[in-house]
Amino acid sequence: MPKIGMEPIRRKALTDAAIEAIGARGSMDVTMSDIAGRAGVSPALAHHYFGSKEQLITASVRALLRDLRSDTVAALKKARSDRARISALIAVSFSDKQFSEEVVAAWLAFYVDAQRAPEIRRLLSVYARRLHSNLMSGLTPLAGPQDAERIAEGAAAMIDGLYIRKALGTGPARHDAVALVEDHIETQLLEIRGRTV
Amino acid sequence: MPKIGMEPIRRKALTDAAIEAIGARGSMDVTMSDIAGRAGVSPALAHHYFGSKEQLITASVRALLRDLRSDTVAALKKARSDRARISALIAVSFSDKQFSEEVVAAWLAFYVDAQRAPEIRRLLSVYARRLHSNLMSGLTPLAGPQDAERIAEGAAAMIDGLYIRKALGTGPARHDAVALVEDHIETQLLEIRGRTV
DNA sequence: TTTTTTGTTGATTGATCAGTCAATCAAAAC
DNA sequence: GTTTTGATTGACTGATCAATCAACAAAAAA
Repeated sequence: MPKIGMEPIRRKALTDAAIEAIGARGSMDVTMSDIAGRAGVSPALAHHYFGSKEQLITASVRALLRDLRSDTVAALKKARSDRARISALIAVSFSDKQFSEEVVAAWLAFYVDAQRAPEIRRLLSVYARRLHSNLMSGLTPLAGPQDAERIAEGAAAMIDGLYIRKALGTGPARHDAVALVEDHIETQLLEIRGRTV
Repeated sequence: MPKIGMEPIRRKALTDAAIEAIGARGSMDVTMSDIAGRAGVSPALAHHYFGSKEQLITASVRALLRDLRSDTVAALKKARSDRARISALIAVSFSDKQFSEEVVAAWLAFYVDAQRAPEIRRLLSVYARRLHSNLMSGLTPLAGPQDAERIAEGAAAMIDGLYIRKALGTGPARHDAVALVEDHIETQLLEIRGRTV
């Protein structure tokens, strides 16, 4: 019973299913059948809409980034100070949605896939730069450009590292992860203020 | 010209080749042919000695960890104070050998594979615990158990994060990576001393 | 009503690869 | 000198999977 206007619905179902499948397996070795099955369609339809597995994967990465971006924008909008904006960035990174087993596993798989697929590498680099720039915009007024740079680099690396550890199952819980990054930033800011005064 | 006593030589050549191949591709999708070719033998011989691809991969992870461990032990032996031992751990993590493109890419690929293979997950967890415990043994005398725990968690996460960023090509250079982790630890220690005094 | 467009799939193809096996060759042991 | 043992491979098998294609069904357009 083909109704018209299915394309956007199928596309979304398929990218969602791809993230779900990759997150569940924890790696890219999921089949088109697997993904299509989760989306409730045949593998042939996935090829029909995306042309190739590669393009479906790329679209899925884009979807994941779009989702993170929209969460980030929403959180930043509510924050009323530079310091609050920094905390908002951290909170989003470790929100229940973004820091779930499934999403974290998918991220890690995409990082590995980036080694092979330039477009995915590009997309992930954009995310890294955006996080960095968001952190900088909160930190620069508080610490000056040089120190802000250093603190932001450290915080961003720490966030990524906590993601890896989450994926491996050896990391701290959500709440402690937030505390570690907050503490890093707070201690750095304290030390700068101490130095200045 | 079959000479006897080839087994250990072939095993090493094959695990080395596996790390090399996985590091070069940046993911686990390397074939037995690929690996065997780099080791200068036929794929059949790789199966002869390791039984399966899975076991060859596991042996390769073990080899990588053994190598890191031996570098770590050597570096720790030279360090003459708790503080120096901490710096030694950081220096090893970012040494030219361990922080090379190839080795970092292999690590990342193994992290993903750990999602699927319990034995690899176990091996990587051992590494994580060992790094943590090594950091703790240097930090506890300087900061007390509670603060040491927090500082070690943060430093370990930061190191892992810097590895990811190296793999993606967006990270800081070797020298700056060391500086970031050293700075994190030093600032934390400073703040504690300030608090105590 | 006929034609076109959109949605959809089953069946098939072609490539890739892990794993197997029988056979070969040379050294070592008897 | 005959036999055993370890090293080694080419050729093959079976499974998996991305991708293709021809076909069909229903809605929309003509």
